[in-house]
Amino acid sequence: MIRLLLADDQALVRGALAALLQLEDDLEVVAEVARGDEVLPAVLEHRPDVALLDVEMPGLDGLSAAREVVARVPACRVLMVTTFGRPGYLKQAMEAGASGFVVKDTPARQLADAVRRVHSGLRVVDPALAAESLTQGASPLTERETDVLRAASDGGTVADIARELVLSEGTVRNHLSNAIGKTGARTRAEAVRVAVDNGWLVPR
Amino acid sequence: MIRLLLADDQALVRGALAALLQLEDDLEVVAEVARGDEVLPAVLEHRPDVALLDVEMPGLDGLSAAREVVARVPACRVLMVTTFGRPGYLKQAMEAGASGFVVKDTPARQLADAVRRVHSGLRVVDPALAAESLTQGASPLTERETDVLRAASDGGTVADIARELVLSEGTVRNHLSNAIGKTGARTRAEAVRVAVDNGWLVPR
DNA sequence: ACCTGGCCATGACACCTGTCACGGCCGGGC
DNA sequence: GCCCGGCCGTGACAGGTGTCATGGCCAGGT
Repeated sequence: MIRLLLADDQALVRGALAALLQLEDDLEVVAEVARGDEVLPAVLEHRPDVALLDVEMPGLDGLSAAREVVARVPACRVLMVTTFGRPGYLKQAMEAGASGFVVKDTPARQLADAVRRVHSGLRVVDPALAAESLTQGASPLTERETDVLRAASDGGTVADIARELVLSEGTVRNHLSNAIGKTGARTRAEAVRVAVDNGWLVPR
Repeated sequence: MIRLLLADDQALVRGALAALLQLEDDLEVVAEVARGDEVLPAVLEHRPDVALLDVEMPGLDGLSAAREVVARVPACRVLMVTTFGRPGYLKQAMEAGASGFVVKDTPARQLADAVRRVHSGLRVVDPALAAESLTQGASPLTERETDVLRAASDGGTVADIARELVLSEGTVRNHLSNAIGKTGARTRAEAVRVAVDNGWLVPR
């Protein structure tokens, strides 16, 4: 019997996934949580064999939650189940120690198989996404450029960003300019869009 | 036996919802589609009693798909099931002729109830969202302002927008300025964010 | 017929942005 | 040690952006 934990902020999806997985004879959902910061406590309490984590969650994003789980409870495998197939997410998830990565528009029946493979120690990765991730590679943005672009993503002015990150306005403009150049964009908004689409930037 | 159609672009979610609803004795999923433009053909072919539609779908958005179904197959009730609780979506959904509107983070067990209520001719609306929708009201943006803001949402420059909508650059700037004023924003990017959050703008 | 309000356009102006050149600081690798 | 590359800052400049005033056109309501 494989014990599962489900983490997804949408109660309907969470419940539906539970219903889907309960249909399998060898799977058992032992815990459900709605927030990223509830994952580790729930894992510690219920000791599941596999944790299915969404990337986008309130409180704490799924990637950070995965890191926590891998560090504190190595016996629990982590399978990321995400809405968006951003190439960068895959890389970050693997670096975080996740054992698998599936997109939410993969066929439903494959999920149970993925869970079993992960539980048996194998790694599960969406093939199409893996290919894209290899060609696409990692983020070209430096850490600071990412910070600045992230701060710019809610539409604030340069002065706002400078205040938020405690930087000079000139520096902010430079980082933005670099980010714009590296993303091939012509506007900061375009740069944000490109970075988010590639998974170099976690939205919000 | 209530016959259901499911429309959601994420196969995993779609399959999971199907599993969840099949558990009910009086519900039967007769069709599943992944795209908005597949909804009407499937409805015509399978004649479901209730259609569950996601708002965000490729091909055709859920609201337009709802309009199609209501116009062509009045016997089929429409229940919108969406990820985001944007107040504006509710209003648009009701104007499109939908019989219900539930958010994906409502408890899973309520979905079957909502389906039954809708099937019996009642209207189902998320209470919290209804309240917000009433206070929030409709979009303050004119049609043209919405168009321009929408065109601006992918980060293009004023010249790009003018070319795309075949307008003068000055006119574009005026519409943008108006939209910025009405949304209480200080940047076009901020205005886009506000408009999207309130459901005045359909993303992408 | 009149007025209102949305849409389109022009022109002008202050301000913000994106870019470039330049310099300084620091940690890591040959 | 030296050089490289990321990080931070300054200053300056062309061009884009947001705002305002002004005016014409047209549909709908009184």
